[in-house]
Amino acid sequence: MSQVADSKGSRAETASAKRQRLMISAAQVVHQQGVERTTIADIARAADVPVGNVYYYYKTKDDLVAAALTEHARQLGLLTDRLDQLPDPRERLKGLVAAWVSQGDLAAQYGCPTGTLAAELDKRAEGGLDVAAGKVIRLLLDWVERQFRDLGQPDPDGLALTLVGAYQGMSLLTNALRDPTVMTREGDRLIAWLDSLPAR
Amino acid sequence: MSQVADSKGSRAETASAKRQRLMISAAQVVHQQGVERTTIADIARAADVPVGNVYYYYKTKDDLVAAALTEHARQLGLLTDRLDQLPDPRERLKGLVAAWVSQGDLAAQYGCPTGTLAAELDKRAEGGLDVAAGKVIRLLLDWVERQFRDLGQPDPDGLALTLVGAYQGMSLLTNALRDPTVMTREGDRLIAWLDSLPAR
Amino acid sequence: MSQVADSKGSRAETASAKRQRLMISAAQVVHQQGVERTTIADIARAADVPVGNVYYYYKTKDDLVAAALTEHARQLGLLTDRLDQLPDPRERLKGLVAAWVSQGDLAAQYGCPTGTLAAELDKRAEGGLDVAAGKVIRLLLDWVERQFRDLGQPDPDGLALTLVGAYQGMSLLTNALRDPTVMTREGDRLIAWLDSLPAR
Amino acid sequence: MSQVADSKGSRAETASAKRQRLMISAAQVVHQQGVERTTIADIARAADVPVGNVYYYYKTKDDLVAAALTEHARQLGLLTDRLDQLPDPRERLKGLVAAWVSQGDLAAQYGCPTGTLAAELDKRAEGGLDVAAGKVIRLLLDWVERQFRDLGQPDPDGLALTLVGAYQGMSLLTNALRDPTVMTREGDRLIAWLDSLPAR
DNA sequence: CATGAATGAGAGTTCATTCAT
DNA sequence: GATGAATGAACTCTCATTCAT
Repeated sequence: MSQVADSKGSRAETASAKRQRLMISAAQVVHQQGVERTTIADIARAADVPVGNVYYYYKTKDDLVAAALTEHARQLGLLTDRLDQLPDPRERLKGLVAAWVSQGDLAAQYGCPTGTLAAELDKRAEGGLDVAAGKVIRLLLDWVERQFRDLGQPDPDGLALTLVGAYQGMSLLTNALRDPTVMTREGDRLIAWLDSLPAR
Repeated sequence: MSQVADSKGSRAETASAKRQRLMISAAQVVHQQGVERTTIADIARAADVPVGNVYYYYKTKDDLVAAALTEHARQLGLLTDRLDQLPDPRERLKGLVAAWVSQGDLAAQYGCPTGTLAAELDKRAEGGLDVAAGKVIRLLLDWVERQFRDLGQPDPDGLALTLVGAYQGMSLLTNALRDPTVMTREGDRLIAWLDSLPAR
Repeated sequence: MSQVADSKGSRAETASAKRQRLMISAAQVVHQQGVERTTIADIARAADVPVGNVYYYYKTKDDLVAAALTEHARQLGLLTDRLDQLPDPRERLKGLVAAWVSQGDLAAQYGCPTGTLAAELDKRAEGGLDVAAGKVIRLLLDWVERQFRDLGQPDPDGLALTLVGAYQGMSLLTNALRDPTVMTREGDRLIAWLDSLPAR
Repeated sequence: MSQVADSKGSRAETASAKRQRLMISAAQVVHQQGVERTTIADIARAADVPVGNVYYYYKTKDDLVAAALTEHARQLGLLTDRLDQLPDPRERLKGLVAAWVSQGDLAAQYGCPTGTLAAELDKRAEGGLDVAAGKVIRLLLDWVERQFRDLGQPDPDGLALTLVGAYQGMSLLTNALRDPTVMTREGDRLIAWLDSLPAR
């Protein structure tokens, strides 16, 4: 089986490889430049794919943006999978906050990838991309809510909103103020808050 | 006296009136559509000004965006001036939250005007508009910090970040999830939090 | 009569003063920037006349360019009048060359005012300004030809072409090469040439 | 062989062919209309290329002007290469003058392509196109200087300035006066002058 | 499948000219 | 006459999308 794959892959690369490279590049470039300021050519260049070839994998620019959202969801899944290894839900949530803060460099410069994308996509009615962005955020909310529920907290739904909202807010402020310490200060506060919650 | 004013105003309007109309329209349209998806023609139409004439008042599109920021700062100033009438700083802060929630309709649809603008402008280095957006947010932060200080709270700076961050976060989530109740639920939580703070 | 003029001029300036200022400014600014890159606003600013007021004196931009040509003709007249004081036609011609070279600073930076203007206006068929530019150059040619005739030279017409052509050529080269010494070197050569011509 | 070429060329043409067509058209149209009065659409039409496609080959209008300069330099090179076949440097110079005069039709209507271009570009500081124009003129000067040196003349540099300056001057006068005979008359004079120079 | 090239619909901006007081 | 403001046509440039090989 691998022989067949190799025989194909030795010269031409698999189609899915290009698709994936485009998806990852779309996620990165759109995160840094925003949807409107990103051209197809930007993404093509970042993915090292000829411009004319992009359309083979993604019919429209919106398809590429949707792919960027999918990629963000995938990366979120990787993170939560890793955190799910931890036995204690409180530790999982603290791990999430720690991850946010540690990613600080990029997030401090360009904000939360999903959040800024959602904010930009919300400003357009057509295409339904706004809804897609909401779904990714919902994934995060659901996971967080599950942890609060496991912790035995009342109103896990509301707590999830609070925690994720705090993350979005501190990301935005870090950016707007161009002050990375906002991220760490608010991160510490969230950790302390999580610690202060009674068990069960 | 007003007759004289009217007789003048019936045909021609003061130059600053048009400037102001453009500024307000810029603030509104940019809030709803975002900077990149807003054309000069959009703003001109909203202000009922011929496209070519816009440039008499604002040399570039960026100038118009800066004007939109100024307008948001002005509206923030109106709000805080009104709240400053209240004797108790805690009531002022609760009034702020109430204002946020009550504005819900618009904010729920398009997010916090300054916050979403800041997020979009952060993605471009040139022009310094990103810094300008930060300054408007700083105005809000400073006012909030002052209230916490008047309340005798320790770390008023940090508390301001938390409150404003929560506002930005809940605005974004309200939008992304297309769920206006997020705004009210989080608003209630913030009110309760403010009430729970010890005096002095 | 002068009283009336004064009574008018004491507060408001005479209309012709503004006209003249516009004419002079047009000549200067057009010399430096070229016709196409000069806006009415540029000339108005240089003449310290409100933009809207320019059209009182000059109905179109072309009228202003025509005025610039007239101004150049006037300045040429001043020069030749001065040179006409000299008794010897050879000295008059040498004085002309000396004047060209001494004006070097400006001409080296922007070329011969009339020549560059003629070159630019030649590229458009409409308006007849090209012909007007030719007439100014013809004024110079005629004066030079008269000197050669007074000198008793055969073919004074051809000699005039040669001398004026040399001036235009050296102005252009000085500019194109950004080398002011071209002007002085060629000027010296022309002086020597004039000296070498036999009298009568 | 040509059949194969034709079968390829019948539909698609080589990319460089379009580039070249644009370059040649730019040179022609700019020569006739001047830089400022030439629009990208003018050049596109002359080259039979859709407007939007021009930018695939030349990023800006200035790039197109630069290409026009290059084209003029190329045509100058073709001319001097041809003249270089002649054994006698004096004949080469006379051939150059003859070429100038014979081109008279076009040059009489629009002036020396490089000279008028240089004059127009000199009026703008930005972009460095002015310097580029100077370089093309320098090419001509250098070639002429070489001929004078081969002729054993003292000060070949100065003689080159004189000859090329005379060419620029007579081109300009021919235009300004709308009198093609200026070209021929001055051309004859230059030929006579070259003949009068002592050998060695 | 791959790819350079093509296309055309706007977008921002400038500016000569005109208007209204 | 004087003046700030108004107007609209034109221009340069961008870019998502499609085409032809």
